[in-house]
Amino acid sequence: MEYTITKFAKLAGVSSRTLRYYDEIGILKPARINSSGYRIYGPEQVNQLQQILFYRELGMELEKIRNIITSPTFDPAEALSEHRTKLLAKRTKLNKMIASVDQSLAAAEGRITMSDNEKFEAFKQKLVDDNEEKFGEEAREKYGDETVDKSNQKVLGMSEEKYAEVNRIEMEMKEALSKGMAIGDPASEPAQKAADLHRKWLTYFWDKYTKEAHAGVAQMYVDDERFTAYYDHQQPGTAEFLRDAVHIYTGMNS
Amino acid sequence: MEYTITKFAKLAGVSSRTLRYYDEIGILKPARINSSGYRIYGPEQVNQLQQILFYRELGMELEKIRNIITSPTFDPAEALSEHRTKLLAKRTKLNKMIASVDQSLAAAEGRITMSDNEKFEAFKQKLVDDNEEKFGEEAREKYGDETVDKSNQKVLGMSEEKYAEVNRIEMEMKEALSKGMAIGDPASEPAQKAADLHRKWLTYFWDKYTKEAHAGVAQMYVDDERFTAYYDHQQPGTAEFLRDAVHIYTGMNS
DNA sequence: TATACACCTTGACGTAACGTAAAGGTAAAG
DNA sequence: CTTTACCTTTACGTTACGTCAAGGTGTATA
Repeated sequence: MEYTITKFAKLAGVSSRTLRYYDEIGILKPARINSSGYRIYGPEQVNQLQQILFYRELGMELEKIRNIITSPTFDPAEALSEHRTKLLAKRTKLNKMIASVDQSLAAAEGRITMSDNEKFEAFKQKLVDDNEEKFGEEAREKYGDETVDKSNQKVLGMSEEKYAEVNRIEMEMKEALSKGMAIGDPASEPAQKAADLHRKWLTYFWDKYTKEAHAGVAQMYVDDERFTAYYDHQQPGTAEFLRDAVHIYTGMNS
Repeated sequence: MEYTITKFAKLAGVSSRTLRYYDEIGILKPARINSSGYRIYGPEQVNQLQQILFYRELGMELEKIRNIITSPTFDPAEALSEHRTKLLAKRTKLNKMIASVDQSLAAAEGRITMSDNEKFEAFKQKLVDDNEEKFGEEAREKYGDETVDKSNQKVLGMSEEKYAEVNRIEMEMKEALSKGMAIGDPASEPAQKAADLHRKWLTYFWDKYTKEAHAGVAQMYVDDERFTAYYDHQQPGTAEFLRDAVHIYTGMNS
């Protein structure tokens, strides 16, 4: 079972150049060199190449692959785990890029009016940034790429009238919320009305509504200080109160 | 408002080498060259560099950026949309890599017994492959990265006893299902028992159960011919019947 | 005014993992 | 013996710069 370089390459589905390169960088040496200087590969090389290709498939650099397969003290699991972290970071970066592309596509296609209302622009910018930078990673983990992508697109595609509606609803919600807080009971009618308005408000950004996600967001208002600060601006404890109201509203308080 | 190269670079947050390179490849020429051969940049260059950096942030190649910003006939929206497709493809590829890494990590950490039961291995392999290749992209879009990642890990971490349980439950489900089909009513007791067993079966793969997702999977059995073929193997119409039963079971049939 | 020091120039090598010639030796077939 | 197929090494091209190196320029200070 000995092969010259092209036979070996075809067997493994790589190019002969690749094999010469692997020889050059010392990651895969041929079994021997014959009298004419030809590289001769054997079954042992078949196995080793399989290994190399396996790690290569995972997007790992040849340098690291060499570490794994040559150094006996090297821990493959650790290397893999480290590699996994890298891949996750890449994915996060890609997600951000995609969100940005969606954003500028929306602008390019004229779905959003390029300014004339700066607040409006800033508002959308902020929403998308929030979506991505602040809790984009977590949200994508929990709700999925499509959900977050669509949410971004929905925001970016929003007209100024819609924007006005959103603003009105948010104001109504805050009003109901402060009434509820005056009563002090998140199960009270104004508090539940606030929770319902909050649901309405969310549907402007979300593609589909679920109680679980609603409750999750409400919890986040408490957990993430940036949101807490936003809601507690007028009155401390508002974020927490809203969360309680929403948890009752969604029935996720048990 | 004229700048020598380093001032301009600092203003824009790039290196002077970058600016020389951009000059070299003709993507951003200085406004003029002074008597000593120094590159002098003006406000026009500031704007153009902003543009370049914007597209660069999106991961676009400088060559394409040049096309966009120099050629007047070039459609930026089309280029962006094409770029978006590329990014999505990259993300899919990354997702697959991560799944593979998880898989081999499971093997490396000994969570799965390396062989001695070939069927078992093949079974897990198949499940993971299903998860990824068949509807991995869709599932990730719908349920999120974390959900699918965890599902894969759960399968790979499964012991042989668990595997036996899973198999038993699936058989029980199929039995109940055929009884239900004999009756012909997806609301009948055996059919509902099948739906319940199906839920149990799913929890072996899913990190968390929701009615919506359960109903979604059942629908997929009908929509995706590969699954339809699997369920209809014994008796045609089984996939559809199971879907109906699950939709009743989850209350998603209204 | 001499000099130190900051800033500019072009040229060129290095990076990762090969693809792609080019120039020349070898094996097998006709 | 020639053609053809296959092998060898050498070396440039790819992307977007980082990093010297060698040498010219501008300005503040001793």
